[in-house]
Amino acid sequence: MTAAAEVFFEQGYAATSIDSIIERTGGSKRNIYKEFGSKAGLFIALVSDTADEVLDALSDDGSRGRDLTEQLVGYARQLTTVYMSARLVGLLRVVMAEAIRFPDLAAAFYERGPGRAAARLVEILEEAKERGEIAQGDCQMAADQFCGMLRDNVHLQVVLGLRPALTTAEIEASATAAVRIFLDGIRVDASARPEPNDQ
Amino acid sequence: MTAAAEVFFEQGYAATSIDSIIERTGGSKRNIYKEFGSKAGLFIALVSDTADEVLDALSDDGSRGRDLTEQLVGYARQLTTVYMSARLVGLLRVVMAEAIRFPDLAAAFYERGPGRAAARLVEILEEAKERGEIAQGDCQMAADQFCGMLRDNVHLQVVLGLRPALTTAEIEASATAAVRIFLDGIRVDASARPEPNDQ
DNA sequence: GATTAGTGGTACTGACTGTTACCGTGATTT
DNA sequence: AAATCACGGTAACAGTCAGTACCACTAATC
Repeated sequence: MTAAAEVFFEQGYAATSIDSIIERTGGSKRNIYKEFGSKAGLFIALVSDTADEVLDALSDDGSRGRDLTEQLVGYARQLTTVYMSARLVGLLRVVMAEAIRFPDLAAAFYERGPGRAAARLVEILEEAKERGEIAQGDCQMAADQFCGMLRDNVHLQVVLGLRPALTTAEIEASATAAVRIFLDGIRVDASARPEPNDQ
Repeated sequence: MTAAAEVFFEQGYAATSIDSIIERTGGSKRNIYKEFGSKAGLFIALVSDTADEVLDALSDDGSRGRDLTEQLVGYARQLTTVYMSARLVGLLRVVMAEAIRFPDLAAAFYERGPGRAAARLVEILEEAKERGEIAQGDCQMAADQFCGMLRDNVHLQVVLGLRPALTTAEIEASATAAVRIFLDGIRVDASARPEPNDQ
């Protein structure tokens, strides 16, 4: 149940008691232990399920656009939306916190989530590179850094609970700005400055 | 003592017992409670001290370079070095995990750390904008996203314990690549493609 | 040398928690 | 209708832990 996962996400693994989960979800200890075996098993199952559910939304899309800009904006829009969702914020918090105690969980989370998303982006970039649209260079590193742009300081503030998640309009603005920088940079080349583009 | 902070960073707040801290640091409960009052007080003091210590290294530098590229590379190099340090990785983990329980700590961490670093970067960008070197646009957003590039997927893997921290050489490569993308983008402009630059 | 202050260590208490066992109830099956 | 099963709720057990109190020792002060 997703409600059980919320308790772990809010309070953390160690601070969450089985009783507090039952308070929120109903059911009995008997069946929790029958199905999951232990608190750790319950935690792993809940995190894995949530991760599957949330992260599968990452690997659907991104390539629907016609040209590279549209592809990347679509990709950034979707990735940012997922990163801003309450589910993923909680997941990120708890997986980071318990990465040492549950290394397998951390690895599974990364591979199914950010890793797979970056791999998809690498494909997009490799194709663009073959078409000659982007410069030669390390596509993996560029993809990783682009993903980082989407987990920017604003996202960090959301994860730290310092500000509410971005609205769709804000996500759109952030995604287009990120793609713009990623593709063209912010520098005004002195040799080719046709007009100051302010959009 | 920095050793006490390590215990919190490794195990998390709830999973760390006062006894386990004393095991590592020596001393007695008596004096811990005399000085810090409670476990939460100890935690806040340790995290605050560590944050001050580590994050002050963020706001020193960055503007030593002569031109914008050098400034940004220096900034990125230093920020990435700090972000990759074991101290900051542990700090990040525990602050994220306990952001709900200790919101003041999360706010203080952000403002003294990523917030201040981004503010410094905004200054650099605003100056460059006045000089006409970079395009008109939201410098705050650009700075936030640039900081995100430095907390890229590789950094996430480090935080999740999936790979060791970057070496200085790798940091250098990552920093220069990030600045290159940030300033000029990865696109090869079809109208001005003198030669494919592969470096 | 005696006294006092401060420290490390240990024991204790009360509360909490993971885990197991037990009891009562309602539904399903034969 | 009887019996079996599945489930929720409660209790019990064992271990841990925050926080307090106490004891022994050392060092400094008078």
